Amino acid sequence: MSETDGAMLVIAGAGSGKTRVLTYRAAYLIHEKKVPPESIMAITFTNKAAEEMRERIIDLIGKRRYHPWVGTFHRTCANILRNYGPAVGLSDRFTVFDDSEQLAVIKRVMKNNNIDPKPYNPRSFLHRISRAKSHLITPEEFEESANDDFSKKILTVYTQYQMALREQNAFDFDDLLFEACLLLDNHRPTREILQAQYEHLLVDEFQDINPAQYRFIQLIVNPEHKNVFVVGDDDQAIYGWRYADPKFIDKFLDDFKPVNVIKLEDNYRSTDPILKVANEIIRQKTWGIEKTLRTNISGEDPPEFYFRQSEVDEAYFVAETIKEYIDEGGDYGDVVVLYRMNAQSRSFEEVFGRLGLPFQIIGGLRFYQRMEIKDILSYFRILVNDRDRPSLERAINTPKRGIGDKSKDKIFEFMVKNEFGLFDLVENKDDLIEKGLAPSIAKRLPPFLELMGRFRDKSRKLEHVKLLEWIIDKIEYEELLKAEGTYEADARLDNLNELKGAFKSFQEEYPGEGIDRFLEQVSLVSDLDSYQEKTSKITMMTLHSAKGLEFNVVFLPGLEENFLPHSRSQESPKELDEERRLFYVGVTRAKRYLYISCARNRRFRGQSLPQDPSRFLTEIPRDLIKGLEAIEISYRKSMEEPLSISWGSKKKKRVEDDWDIADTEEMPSDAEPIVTRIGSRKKKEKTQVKSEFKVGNTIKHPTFGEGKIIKINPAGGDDNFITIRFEKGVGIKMLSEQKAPLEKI
DNA sequence: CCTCTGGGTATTTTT
DNA sequence: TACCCAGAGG
Repeated sequence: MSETDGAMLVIAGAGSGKTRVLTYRAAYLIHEKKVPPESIMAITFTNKAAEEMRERIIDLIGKRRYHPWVGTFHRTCANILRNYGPAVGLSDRFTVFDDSEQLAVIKRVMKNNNIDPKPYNPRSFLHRISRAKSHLITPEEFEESANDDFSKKILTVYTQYQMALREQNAFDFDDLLFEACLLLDNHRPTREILQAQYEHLLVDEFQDINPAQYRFIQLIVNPEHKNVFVVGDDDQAIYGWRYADPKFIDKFLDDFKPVNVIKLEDNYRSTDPILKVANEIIRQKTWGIEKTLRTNISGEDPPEFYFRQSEVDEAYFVAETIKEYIDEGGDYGDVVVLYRMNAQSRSFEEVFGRLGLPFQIIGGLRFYQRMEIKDILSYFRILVNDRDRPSLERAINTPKRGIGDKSKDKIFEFMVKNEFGLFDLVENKDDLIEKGLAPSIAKRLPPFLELMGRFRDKSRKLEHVKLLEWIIDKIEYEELLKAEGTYEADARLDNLNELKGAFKSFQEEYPGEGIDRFLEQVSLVSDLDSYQEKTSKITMMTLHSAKGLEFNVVFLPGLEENFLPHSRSQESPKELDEERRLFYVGVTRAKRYLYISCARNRRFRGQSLPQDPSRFLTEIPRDLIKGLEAIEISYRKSMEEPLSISWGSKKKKRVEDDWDIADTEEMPSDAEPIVTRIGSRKKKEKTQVKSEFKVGNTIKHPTFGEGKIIKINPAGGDDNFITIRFEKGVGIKMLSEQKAPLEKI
């Protein structure tokens, strides 16, 4: 018996070097215990974390012929299903449906069953189904507890939703876990192969594990040796909404006993004043493992609190503070702005854009979710799985081939009845009418079928990039976009080029690997994975995405009731606790400087509403955060003036608020996150002021690059709005002459 | 079949 | 604000 045998749990406080613990464990097993690298499986939640762990392990053990398997739960399960599924008759060419595709299936099923989407929100069905699947509850098992009317409806939808997915040879995210568990559970040979192969299992972020994931761990760990090493921090559990439950920590202690438990409370990241605040936040928790973080890093800079008039003012405060940091020699890459919701990035995007601060946004709309990318990839997805309905629906009428919703429904009906995939249609294209397809449709289908036939032939000869170019060319997709002539279309063209780049690097990295691997990679990546650590840009992301990262300077704006804690989480103490942990996660990202702020009024969904500072701030002793007394003043004010009286409307508007008056005929799109969005308020009369620039001048902007001035008009005061057409997909922007750092060239 | 418009409404977080 | 969807009209 050695010290690496058996189960081990590491409770690793924020900043205590969790990743380090895992990577060193792997390296130790390989170096000292002579465990073959390929006998180790390490599981994380994000691809980003997996990538980082893989790199760090390689740094420690050097490049070898075999490496440990490092992957997310989802990717690991997908891999197992592809490799071992065929043994039990599952196809290895399944498609993974994303959120929007799942929703489309749900909506269709609801329609077929005459369930009105008005009173019954399709999302709530999806949510309930996902909950069932995450608890490994099959439709049959669900039936037993479906007593009330609503549950019965869910049962119907769940049952047919699963049937629809299977018909299309598709899995959703939850299926990957569920099906992998079923496979391991029901197919002993597979289970034994995997249990024998992976002598050691390492699991990261154990506090965020859901029942299916826990079951997966139980199934993959060799029951004799129980070599499982898990690392987590119950104080950073923030995925309850995905059915994660930190109480699995307790279950783990029981199921795998004896478990060796280690608690890490030394923080190597933050200064003492920051950690004091963090400890104070977590002290409020009602359950969990007690711990108090300690650090040796002293610091004279306490966290600071700022209270601003509006979300725009708040963004200006952040921008100014960042500028000071840069002036003192800091780097933009050290700075992060963390918010609760993606929508909160707006004010920062606009203000940073105006002031010329470089930034990158993580999250929001993802690259592979974009229309143009999905359009093109749908052709490839059909190649892998010709029953993938969402892809068929897209491809069949992109470009327009005169086949609308009605026709599509008929075609799919026909396909399902004959158990046809698309390539069966291709093979039978001459006698579709005989087989019962409406002639009006059968007549319009051949060009598409011929194209797909040729596409499949080409796919056997051409390398990936060439094949991509071939299909884009054949469907004249770029011409289509060019003809549009909008800036949005320009951005889409850029994205296509980026896609070509992605194909190319895949081809180089995995020569000889089929396109299905690429597609799988694509379907399982999140936007966080594209986060670039090394760029010299301010990073903006949600608190959820920030877990596991650290920054020298952290801004936590919007610390207000209904934002943090979020309005949807105020009902139960459990959810409230999770919000508090989110705050904790935010605070503990900071190494040296931490700025917390609130706005008195915040514009959200088109209207500005008065805000109250977050209750979490009232829980912190005032002397731990500089300027925190300001919240007292706020509460006094709201006593005098009931909250229903809006501040915003009566007050004189700030100049900045008027900046988004648009009078350009061409509006930039919001396709690129970096784009400044322009509002739609009516133009007001302003007097002309002299400008340093002329229409036609070429200028340079640090964020947007070079551009040509196409319009100058007064902004009131002594400022002008300069409308500039920037190069390459940045599009047209209207900037303030006074504030924007424009340089004539 | 396709495109445009206006009304209604609200995902918070992500694999 | 921004998206989705139904309905109208070409």
